[in-house]
Amino acid sequence: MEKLQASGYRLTGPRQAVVEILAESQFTLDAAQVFVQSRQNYPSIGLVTIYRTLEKLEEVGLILRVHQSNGCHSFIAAPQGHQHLLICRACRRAEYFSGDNLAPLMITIGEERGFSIQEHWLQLFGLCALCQNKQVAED
Amino acid sequence: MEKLQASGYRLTGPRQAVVEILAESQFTLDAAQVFVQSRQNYPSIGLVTIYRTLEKLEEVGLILRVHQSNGCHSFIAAPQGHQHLLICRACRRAEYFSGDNLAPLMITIGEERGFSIQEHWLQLFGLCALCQNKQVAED
DNA sequence: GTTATAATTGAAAATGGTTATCAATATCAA
DNA sequence: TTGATATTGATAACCATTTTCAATTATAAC
Repeated sequence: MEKLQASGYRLTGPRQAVVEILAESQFTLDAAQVFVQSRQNYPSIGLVTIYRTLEKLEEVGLILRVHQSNGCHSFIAAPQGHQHLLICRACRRAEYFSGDNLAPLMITIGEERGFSIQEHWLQLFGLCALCQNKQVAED
Repeated sequence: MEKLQASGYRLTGPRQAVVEILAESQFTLDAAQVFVQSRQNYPSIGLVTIYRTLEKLEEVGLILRVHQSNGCHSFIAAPQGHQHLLICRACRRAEYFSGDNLAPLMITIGEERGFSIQEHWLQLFGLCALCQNKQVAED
C-alpha cells in the first residue's frame, strides 16, 4: 500500500482488499477470482474496481500479469528481482524460481539473427505435489 | 494440406487459403490479419471460418498459438521439433531458435519443488534488424 | 476539524474478440 | 452420380474487459 501511495494513488478500502488477497495467495488469480475473494473483506466492491485496481498494481510493479492459454489473464504478487514462474496446471499454484542461465544464449541468438533482444519470458508448467494424484486441467 | 486430410478433415478452398497465408508468413498473424490476407486468395471466406480453421490447424499441429500481452492470440507455422520463438515487438517478425539448455534446470526445479514438470515455455522479445531504427510497439 | 477539489467508486451500458446456431453448400466415399 | 456428412457464411450470442457517468470519498489546503 505504501508503494501505491508513493506512486500518487489514494489509499482506499477496495484497493486494500485487492492487495491483501493477492499478497496472501499462493495461486494465480484471475479478475473474477479476485472479485469473489475481495468481497469477503469488502462486500460492496465492484468488478470494475477489481479491473482498475489490478491495472494500477501492475503499473506500479506490485503484481505480474500471467497469460493463460485461453487468452484470459491471471495475476500474482510480483517477485523480488528477476524470476520465473512454475505453475501447476491443475490448481494454478505458482512458485517463483531463478537460475536459468539464458543470458549467453540470448546474446548468441541476438547476434546471429540481428535482433536486439530486450526481454525473455520463461514459464514452467506441471503438476504440484498436491495435485499429482488428482485429475488434470489445462493452462 | 496432406496432414489435414490425413487427420480426417476435408480439403476445401477456404482451408487452403488459410494454410497458404500462414505457410508463407514471416510474421505472427492474428485471426483478423489472416482474415484480410486470406480474402485475397478466397474473397468469400468468412471470419468465422478463419477461427475454425485456425483451431483445426493448431489441433493437427501445423500451427502454433502465440500469446500476446493484450490477451489476443496470433498464429504461426509450427517449427520442426522443439524450438522457441524470437519475436520482433515492432513488426512481429518471428524466427525460431533452439539451443536452450533448460532440461537440467527443469529437473532440478521439479525435484526441489515437488512438481512434475510437463512443459516449458520460452520466448524472446526484441527488435529485428529492420525495425531497430524505427519506432517501438508492444508484445 | 472543515472544506474544496480531484480521484475513486459502482452500476449500467458499450466494446471487441471469439464462439454457437442454423440453413445452405460442398466434399468425398460408395 | 448420388447420398451422407462435413463445411461454410451470416447472424446472433457470449463473455471478459472497458467506457461512461453521477455519486462518493481521500487528501491537501485552509
